[in-house]
Amino acid sequence: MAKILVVEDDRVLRETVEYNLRAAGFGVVTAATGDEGLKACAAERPDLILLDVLLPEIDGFRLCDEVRKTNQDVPIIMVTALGSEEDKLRGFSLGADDYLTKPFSMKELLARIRANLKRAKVEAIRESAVIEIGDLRVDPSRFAVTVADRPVRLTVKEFQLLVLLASHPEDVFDRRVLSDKVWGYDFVGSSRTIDSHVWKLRTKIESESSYRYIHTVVGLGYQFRPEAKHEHSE
Amino acid sequence: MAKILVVEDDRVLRETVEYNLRAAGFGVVTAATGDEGLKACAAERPDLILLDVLLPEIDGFRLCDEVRKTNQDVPIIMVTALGSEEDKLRGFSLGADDYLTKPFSMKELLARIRANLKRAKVEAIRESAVIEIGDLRVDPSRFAVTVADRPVRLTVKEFQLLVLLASHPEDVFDRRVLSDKVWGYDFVGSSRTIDSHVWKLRTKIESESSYRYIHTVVGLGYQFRPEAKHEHSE
DNA sequence: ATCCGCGTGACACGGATTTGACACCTTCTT
DNA sequence: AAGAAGGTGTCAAATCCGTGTCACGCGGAT
Repeated sequence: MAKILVVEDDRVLRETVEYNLRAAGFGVVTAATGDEGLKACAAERPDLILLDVLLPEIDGFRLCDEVRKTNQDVPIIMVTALGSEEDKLRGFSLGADDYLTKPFSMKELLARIRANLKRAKVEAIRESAVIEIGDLRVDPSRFAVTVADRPVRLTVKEFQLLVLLASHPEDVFDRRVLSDKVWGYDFVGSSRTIDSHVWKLRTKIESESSYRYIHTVVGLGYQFRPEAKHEHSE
Repeated sequence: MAKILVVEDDRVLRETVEYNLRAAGFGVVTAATGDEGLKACAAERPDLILLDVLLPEIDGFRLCDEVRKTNQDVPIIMVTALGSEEDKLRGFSLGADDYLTKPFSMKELLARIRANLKRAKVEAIRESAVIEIGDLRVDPSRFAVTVADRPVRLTVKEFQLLVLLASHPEDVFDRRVLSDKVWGYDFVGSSRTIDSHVWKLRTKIESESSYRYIHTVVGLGYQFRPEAKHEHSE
């Protein structure tokens, strides 16, 4: 299930939100200050950030800005006291994805969180541009993949896996992240499912290629990194 | 880059939107009232209009209506306070192309704008160019379709589907996009509806043709790609 | 009233997805 | 260094799901 970072200085509200999110099955990491929030974001790599505007040290806007510098994709929901229209605008222009006004109900909070998580999943795939790496070419809008100019037929899951990996070269994706992004946050299946798809994807794109693209990082997950195939003369 | 007219009375929101649109590379013209908006529309001939529903003098609905009298084609995105479903329907009936609910993120706004501009391009093609691919010929302005020089009778929905698909060969359209474009944004129906129409369209244009045009992309949607029937070269 | 286009549901088929079994490999332990 | 333990590659079999297909009912148009 998705991991959510809650950045909120008010202890009571923070714990209430945490309790409710956990009850709804989410993983929760909390931070009381902007500084902590920024660190937690880097360390925990949450799937979504719930961010209070009014924070000690670094305020929500700056935090939002900082986070966006290193992570373009994570959905951010800003929380503010009621009716501050200017804050709202400022937040949006800095890259928040959604906005929530205090007081809010847990029902609404959960609805917004789910909506934003869902959006993050599909958007990543459909919006991305053509990817060209090595002799591999991926055209998301046409659902087309070629290896050394030869078309390769992929299934939807294989395609989504490939786009996710290839659009973040060098990044290591663990199985949870892969299943969250490709299968959705509510997916519960054996890890063999992912391995199996990765294997099929490999056979399809690497057999005809002079590169190896998908690398296994044992104990962690998979990584996209083009590497010329060559006779191992070690 | 496209020119966008922003009609919005709230100064902060107007300037924020303007700033962000410019940052994204769009040309921007703004208007604070419905009157100004109408004049700006005539004078500047924007490629897209972002229109707040609540405006002094002339409200968004009337403005939308007025604009449509002189300019059938320009995409209009209506903006309203959250959750007013009635407004939404009213907006659509007056010719708005899309609807955005406050508060919205800049990310979402940009996505919608791009989507609508792209769609407008499809429309433009539809208005002007005759599509000739394989033994298929589509004359959008005359509502005429021939296969191997034989006229084919299509219904309106079938025709719209065909024009949409055929004017973007190779592009994969998912069911969501198809229903948005052909049926309208407020359409909520079973996916079988689309399948059913695609099937009928296929039987009509492919039975007499030596090509297969409409391909299924399992798990995603449909794609227009002329392919000679006998040879299976995939 | 009749016709025609549209939307929906039922059914079946085939490909996509998932699972499980086994072999192999990596890392840790002693 | 060697074995243990757990992670991963491999692939076939089983299952699931999406889609093709088409009949039927509704409602607006003629």
